[in-house]
Amino acid sequence: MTRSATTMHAEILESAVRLFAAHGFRGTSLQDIASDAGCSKASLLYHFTNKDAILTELLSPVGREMAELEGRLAALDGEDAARAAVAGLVDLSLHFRRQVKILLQDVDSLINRPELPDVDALTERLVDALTGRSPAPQARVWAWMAMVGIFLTSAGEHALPDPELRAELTRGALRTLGRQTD
Amino acid sequence: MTRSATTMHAEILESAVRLFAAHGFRGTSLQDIASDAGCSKASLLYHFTNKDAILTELLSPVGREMAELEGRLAALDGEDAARAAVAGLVDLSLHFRRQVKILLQDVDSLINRPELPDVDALTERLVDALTGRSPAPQARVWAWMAMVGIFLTSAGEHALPDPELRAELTRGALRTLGRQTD
DNA sequence: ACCCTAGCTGACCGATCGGCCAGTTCTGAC
DNA sequence: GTCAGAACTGGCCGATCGGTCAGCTAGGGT
Repeated sequence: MTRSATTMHAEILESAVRLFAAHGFRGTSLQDIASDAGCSKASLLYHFTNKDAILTELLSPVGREMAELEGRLAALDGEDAARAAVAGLVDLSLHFRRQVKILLQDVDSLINRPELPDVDALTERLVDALTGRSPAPQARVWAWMAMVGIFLTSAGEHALPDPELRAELTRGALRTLGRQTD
Repeated sequence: MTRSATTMHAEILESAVRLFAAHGFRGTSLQDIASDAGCSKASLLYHFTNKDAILTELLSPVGREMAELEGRLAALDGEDAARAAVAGLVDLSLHFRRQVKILLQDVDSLINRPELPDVDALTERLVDALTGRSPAPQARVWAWMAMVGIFLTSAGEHALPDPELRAELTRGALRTLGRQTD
């Protein structure tokens, strides 16, 4: 079956973003994308110059929105800047949910390993403990966010020595959940 | 040079966790680890049965601590459970900072791409906007954590429809930063 | 009916990967 | 000094990767 160039182009991108988000860029082969899109690997490289070009095209709208956000922030300060920053981040993450997930690949594939306990069960137990008797969905969202936020913060670069960071992480996580920080 | 088995074993693990954290599991070859550890690739496979065994051994202490945390939580509830959960997560992330980072590989390599604006500069501008006139290091940690929390929450599974999620993300990010949620 | 071209493909290439194996070197016990 | 075994290595293998190429095919314009 021969489809129009623009149709095939779009279908390849759709397959690529889904597979990249699920298995990561390195974890997805051209053959995987081709099979998912229902064409041959050679046909992929007829529509895109190489594998990297697919990723480039997937990320370019993200880059555009990031650049716009930066421009918007440059013209603001104080409370306006803070609210614009939050709004910009929320919109970015909602508009490009799958693209963002590409950056976090391997989490799904690495997290279920025999040497780790049942991570899903532990997550559920942690969220239960963090939300207490409040089963409100937004409370659960923030319980999960506090969890991953703690992990990501510790993995990143920061200037706080460990004891202070430990205390600050604990304080902030409780504050995120709307609890007392005694 | 021939080293003792336990010494070589430890040096390989040290090289592996550093390289895995920097370039990811798939992005690190046995030759990379061998070069870093100062031995041949064949020597690696003398000390470890295969590449996966290296990762398994790296993650096993994480698994042990996760299992202990789960056991601890099972015996608590209410406010005690919440505080134990936060403390457990903080300790986990601080003790196994590099191991956690393995799960987040590709972030560094994917984040600096020509189609994206200068991500470091944008991050700095966002943190500035979120912390306002407070240059306190813990405020900057939480600004950054709120950012990545937003992204991770959007990338994960959740039950809230988009408009509610958008509002809740904005509210929670501001709360994390200790600001009014009007 | 003819043809030209966009769309597509199977077969193949070089590079790199994880892993294997025969054989060499080192070292401590005797 | 001898020697057995632990430690180590160069070279090789099959599989898989991204990418190339010559050629096939469908279909709209004339």
